[in-house]
Amino acid sequence: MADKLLLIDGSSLIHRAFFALPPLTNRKGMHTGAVYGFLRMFHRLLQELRPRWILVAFDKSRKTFRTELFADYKGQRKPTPPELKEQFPMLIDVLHSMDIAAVELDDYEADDIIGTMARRSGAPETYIVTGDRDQLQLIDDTTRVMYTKRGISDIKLYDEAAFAEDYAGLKPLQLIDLKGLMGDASDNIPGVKGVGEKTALKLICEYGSVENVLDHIPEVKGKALQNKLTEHRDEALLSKKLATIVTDVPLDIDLADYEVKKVGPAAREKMAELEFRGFYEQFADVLGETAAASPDGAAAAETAGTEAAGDGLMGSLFGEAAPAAVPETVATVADWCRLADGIAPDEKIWFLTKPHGQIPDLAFAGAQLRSKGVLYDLQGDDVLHAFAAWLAASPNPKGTIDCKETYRVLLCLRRHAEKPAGQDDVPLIRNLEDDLVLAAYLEDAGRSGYALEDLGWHYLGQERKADCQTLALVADALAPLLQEKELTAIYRDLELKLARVLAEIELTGIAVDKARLQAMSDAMAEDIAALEEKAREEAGEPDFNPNSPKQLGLILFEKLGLPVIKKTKSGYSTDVKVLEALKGQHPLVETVLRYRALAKLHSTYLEGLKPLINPVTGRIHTHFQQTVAVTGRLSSVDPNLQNIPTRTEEGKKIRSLFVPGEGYDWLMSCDYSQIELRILAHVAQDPTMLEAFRENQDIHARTASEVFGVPLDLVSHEMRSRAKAVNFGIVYGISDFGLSQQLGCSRKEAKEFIEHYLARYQGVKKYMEDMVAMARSQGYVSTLMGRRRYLPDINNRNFNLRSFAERTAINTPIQGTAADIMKRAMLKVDAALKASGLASRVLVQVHDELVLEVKDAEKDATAALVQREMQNAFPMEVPLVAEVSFGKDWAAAK
DNA sequence: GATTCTTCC
DNA sequence: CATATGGAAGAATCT
Repeated sequence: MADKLLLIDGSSLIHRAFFALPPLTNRKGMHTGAVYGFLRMFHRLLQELRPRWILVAFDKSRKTFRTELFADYKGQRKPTPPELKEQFPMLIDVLHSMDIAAVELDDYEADDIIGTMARRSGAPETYIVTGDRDQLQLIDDTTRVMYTKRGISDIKLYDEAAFAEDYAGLKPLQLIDLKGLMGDASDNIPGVKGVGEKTALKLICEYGSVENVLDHIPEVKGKALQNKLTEHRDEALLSKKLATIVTDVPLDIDLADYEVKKVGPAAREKMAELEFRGFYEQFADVLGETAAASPDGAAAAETAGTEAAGDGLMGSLFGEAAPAAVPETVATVADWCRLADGIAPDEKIWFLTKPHGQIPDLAFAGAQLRSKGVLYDLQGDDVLHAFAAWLAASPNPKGTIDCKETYRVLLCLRRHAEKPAGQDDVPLIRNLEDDLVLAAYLEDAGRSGYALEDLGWHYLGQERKADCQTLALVADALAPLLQEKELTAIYRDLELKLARVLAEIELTGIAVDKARLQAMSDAMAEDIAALEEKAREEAGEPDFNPNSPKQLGLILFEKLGLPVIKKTKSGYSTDVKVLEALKGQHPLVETVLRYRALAKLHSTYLEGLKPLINPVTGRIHTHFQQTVAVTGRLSSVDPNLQNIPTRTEEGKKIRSLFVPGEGYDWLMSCDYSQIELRILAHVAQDPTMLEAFRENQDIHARTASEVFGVPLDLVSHEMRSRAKAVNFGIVYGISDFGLSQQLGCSRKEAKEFIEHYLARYQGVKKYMEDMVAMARSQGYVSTLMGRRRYLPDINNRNFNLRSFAERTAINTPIQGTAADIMKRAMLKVDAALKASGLASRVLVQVHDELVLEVKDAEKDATAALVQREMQNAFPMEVPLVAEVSFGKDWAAAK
């Protein structure tokens, strides 16, 4: 492997670290969080890249040659907070203590130092780490940029190809031309006013550079655009200059001066001063250690092995000794074996797995183990494997924070390993007893976050201790609460078990036809561009952006004088309902409707999906969130596979991009028929509704027959669809007003409708009243399986809040029970599939539907199995019905 | 980061 | 007197 030069934008990284981490202080009250975050990141980079040379660049002051050129450059930036400012010298000290070059230069920014090194050092391979997109311009065939997308751990590695993909095929250096036109709000670079990202990209793609664009203004499409370019010519050229990184600053570029060295006593002392426990050892492990720095005891322990309790690694971790005294690093397999041996078999072990991006890519995956006040990283695949083996084998009770993440890493390891037969039966984590996130979610699903920080604060308040102790203390606080609320069963037998099933589903992913997706996207992009142009003409506004509700509102209601139908907080509403009502009054209305429909599909479901196709698997691996929806439902993100279009023709085309993967022939969908209304019949014990379901009648038709007082066979289409709206409305706790909107009838009519309904379904009426009463008296409602939802607003004096709580009281037991049933069904389907030896596997859950991929020979067996398990997931007084269908793609399997 | 609009069950 | 159907995620714009 070629020797690497690592260039770090110190200013950028420490900023990111500062805002990404909670404000830590050491005992002297110095803020150290940003330095800590920087070093954590730095350590990881050292491990990942093993660079031979390193330089960390900093901005020296606000004043640079750029502010000379343009006084307002970065003018809008807020001053650096003092808590961060004081950490700069601290960081530079630490870097010096490790003999790492930390460089700042008068008149130049960190960018320019990095640029100069990148271009002139002569290193065979250069890596730049920064949170500043400008530096992407430095990419070339030997230089890559690791861009910190969010916080400090979410990194995207850019080489020329990755850059081209994100920037419509441009060369990295053309970034400065792009900035020249579009400017940069974060640096206060003006660009050409009125030219945004899209226009700039178009122009640079076509003309190559700012200068060339300016030379060809008359050829550019659009009079308005031409004017803008002519008018802001100078700003464009200035902006380009501001955005250009200088590559010849006065700097020592001799690589020999940036060579990475072993760490020694100076670094040890500095880390101790800042109270970064165990950090020095971690750096020593990756950089090596000068002989003098290693205290005798530690050196001896390392070579001799540490058997005796009370000293060495084991003793330090689990004996009485303070964590600060831990002398060794744990980043070796041998240490982990010793660690595992040394734990008392009944001692509970808490650990967590860092979330990571691309599922099958373990490059950045790491497990951490927290115990007795110390947090240890486990890095390197063999360590991870040793850890995984230990998790599967050790009898110790275990606890996690977000076990789904851990399960996914473990599953990934197991899938990549040469696996002995029958390994699937071995649990991934033996005796997993607790997961803090799931426990806290069940205790109160209304919470916004489940980070350890939040949980500690909530359950321990002032008493909270160091992070690691917080884990066990929070668990101790939660256990009696779950007991008392009788949530233990749903916790251990439903959610905790489901997490593993979900991890498997996520790791499996679903295949997409990438070529067709691309083709569809390109075709739709053309249609959209045409509609956009048409909309501009119809509006008579060359700058009109149909994506902007604000602009659209002005044009429709002020310029064209169309009647205002609805208002939003800040102006005119332009949603579909409004536009539908305005149809025919102006051609623009229909153009915008059509534009919106296509733009939504294109941006969300075509372009949005593209980057989420995993390049290794060719599949989409969504993440099912188990602790987000208050009712107990799952949700799906990155991408959301639970709202893939289905209604319109174009929507179906998008759904058809999801196909069976290699080795499979069919997608199979199995969905519950009317599960919410069946649950309503059951919980309300409504005789009429129970009868309808027991006799497997068409429930909406039956409702129509009841409400309109006509025999079942005389129910018209119209009557049925109205009844359907009421059925749904009842489940949601509808009002007469809401129903009248839905049906397009008068409020009085809707009111009568509801009265008729409740007269025929008296059980339902009583159920609704009971749920509200129950919420009032006990403060919460629950599902059939005991999941709770608290409704603090049920007695609120604010009508809105109170009404909302009342509707929730009616809806949650129904929606939540449906969610519980589906979760049980997923466990049963998973177990039955594994027992059956079928290759079929679940790919997606969409609330009342499971999607599987199935081999041709296994169609019937799979259909029967899944249907059976779903229908038998939970016994009720009405049958649960699940319907199966197959297709060559997801649209066809419906 | 909030707001508006659209997608799903 | 005003209010006005449950649960989600995501893209784009604007502040």
